[in-house]
Amino acid sequence: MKVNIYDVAKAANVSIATVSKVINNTGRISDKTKKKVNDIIKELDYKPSLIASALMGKNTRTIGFILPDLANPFFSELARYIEDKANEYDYNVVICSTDYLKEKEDMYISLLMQKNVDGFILASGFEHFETVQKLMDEEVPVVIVARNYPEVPVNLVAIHDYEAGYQATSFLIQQGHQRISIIARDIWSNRERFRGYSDAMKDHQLPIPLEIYYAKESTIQAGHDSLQQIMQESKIAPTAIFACNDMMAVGAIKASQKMGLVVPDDISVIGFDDTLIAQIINPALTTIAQPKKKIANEAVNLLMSAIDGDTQNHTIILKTELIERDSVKKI
Amino acid sequence: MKVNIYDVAKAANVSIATVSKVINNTGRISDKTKKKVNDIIKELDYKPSLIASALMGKNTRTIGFILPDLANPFFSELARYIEDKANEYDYNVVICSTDYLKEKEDMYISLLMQKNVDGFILASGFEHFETVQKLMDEEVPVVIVARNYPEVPVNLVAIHDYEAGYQATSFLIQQGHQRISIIARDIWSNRERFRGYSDAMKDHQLPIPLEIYYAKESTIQAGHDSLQQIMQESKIAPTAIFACNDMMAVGAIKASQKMGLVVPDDISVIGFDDTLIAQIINPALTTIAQPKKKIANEAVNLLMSAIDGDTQNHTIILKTELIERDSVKKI
DNA sequence: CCACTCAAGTTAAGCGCTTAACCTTCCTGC
DNA sequence: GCAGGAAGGTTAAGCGCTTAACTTGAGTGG
Repeated sequence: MKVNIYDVAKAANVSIATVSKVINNTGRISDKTKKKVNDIIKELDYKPSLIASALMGKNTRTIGFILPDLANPFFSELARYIEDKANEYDYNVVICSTDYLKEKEDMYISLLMQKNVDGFILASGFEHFETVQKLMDEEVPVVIVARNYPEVPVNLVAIHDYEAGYQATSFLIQQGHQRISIIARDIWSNRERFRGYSDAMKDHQLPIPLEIYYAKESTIQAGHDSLQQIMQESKIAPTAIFACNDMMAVGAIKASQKMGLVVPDDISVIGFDDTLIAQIINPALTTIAQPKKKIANEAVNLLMSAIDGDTQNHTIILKTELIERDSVKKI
Repeated sequence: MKVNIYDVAKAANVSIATVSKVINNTGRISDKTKKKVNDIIKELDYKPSLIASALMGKNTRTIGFILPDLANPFFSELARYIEDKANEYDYNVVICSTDYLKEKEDMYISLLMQKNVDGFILASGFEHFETVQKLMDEEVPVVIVARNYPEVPVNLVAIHDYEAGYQATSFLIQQGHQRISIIARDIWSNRERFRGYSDAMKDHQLPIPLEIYYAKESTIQAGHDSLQQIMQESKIAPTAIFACNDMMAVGAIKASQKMGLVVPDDISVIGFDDTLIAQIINPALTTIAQPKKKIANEAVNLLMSAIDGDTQNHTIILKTELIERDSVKKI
């Protein structure tokens, strides 16, 4: 059977309270006793049950990371950074993919609450803020990542999606493009990027070619299909595409190539996120980089101080960076 | 404060035992009482503490998935499938990246044991079987994935790496290649693939160009560097490369292109895993596909039956499939 | 020499559940 | 009319910890 605190206490000839105190380094215990107990612990290879101590109200040292899709490189890269940072605090992270489905968001959160996770990092859509609000009402530490709720006070680390959208579009305009289409999905961040795109176009007196066309997903396939649709519906084909993530950008490039267009000579494409795949696709993808590692670090730090009792809400907005590669041409 | 089983019992005018029984659907409770209790539960929005019930020896409904690197597409895709399948059983998965470091493997396993996870899926290297053995000695449900321990009885779902290596190499040979180099990393699966490669070469009386050169990592960069090294050290350049994963294959392609070689005309490349990136790289990567979804499903199923008390060890070897795309040329 | 302080433990309650054992009713059959 | 059993609960112990409150004994000052 597994060794518990009683076994240790018995072997060391002390009470379980003493053992508990030496483990947690609390209370007053003589060095001699401490050593004795620690020796026994090592000898018996005793590992305190975190379940039992969680039941006493201590931390479970586990956080939940709710994201849209772990198979999406942006999120898996982010998850890896979060995992590493959390690990510095001796935390584990349980990862839950929601596919942006409210029901999954709710289900996972509810389940993890039952498991007494110490806090959440939320990177899913949460179009219905009520779910998040409920968490906060119950004073569960939460930090939101990869989206913003300008109206509500929450812990949040994000980029400025509007500005990044503006930045991407302005860059395209600077490169001489005038007919620029956007490929986006109907989620908050993409809507903001779209706003940035729209304003940049307006500010330069350029027409927005099409009604907003939102992709169903943020996949390569969705980007591919979107480009085809754009090309079909445009009287005059765009010379540049702003895709709201790298996956869709890749899809757009693939679709272009299939149509016999060469990127960037016939059509330029800019992506978003700067995931692994931006360097794999040919031509290498010009894209707006999100500082994933920094986002992860800040998010975990924020969460940890919330867990430690900081009840203030902090908002951290990080800078994006335009990474120029080969998918955009000056015309 | 959070509502507990006593609150429910009081509100329903029954004992906590009764409440527990209706929740777990055990014991004998009249339909009337059941309904009454269930109504109260809904009304109070009561969610039983899984921590408390775990302390009573019930399942935590959490499994640990230990893998080398979540940011690696092969593993993030696999993780997503595992997560989904586990979710069908109402399980969460905590994901731990080890970078193939024994110390991290041990640390994570030990930590998760303290948290009473119900079982493990192990996809890290575990060159030192003792860690796994210790788990099994303590009768913790374990299933190993993505590698094989032919000598020991364990739950295991894997592919036949040796045969897959043989298959990849034979394919290259069929396509007319004779000077074939391999890019591999010093981990079990790659060593097996290497064995397959070697035997295929021998069986066709072809020389193995170089001493085994093991890449330091399984990254694009490592593949890139390996190709350069191969080219430098070869008196006669190979016409084909077998890279033991898609990432390294991409690196090899990138390096080739940088050297002015065109793939597949000047040099053919075959990868392994069939991750997302195989379809992104240009030319599209011919590769050996691992049935990731099937691996995930089988692994979770196996683990669940082990958790349910099945003490028999099962070995499931799944078939790989050669996916022909455009990175290998018949010469 | 006594009152007091303080160091170093111990005792015991309790966290929120599960479950074996027990207790009432009430029904059934002979 | 009553043993026997089943139906529908309740009681209470215990899972492995933490911690407030208490005990004990040694040291200290006046």
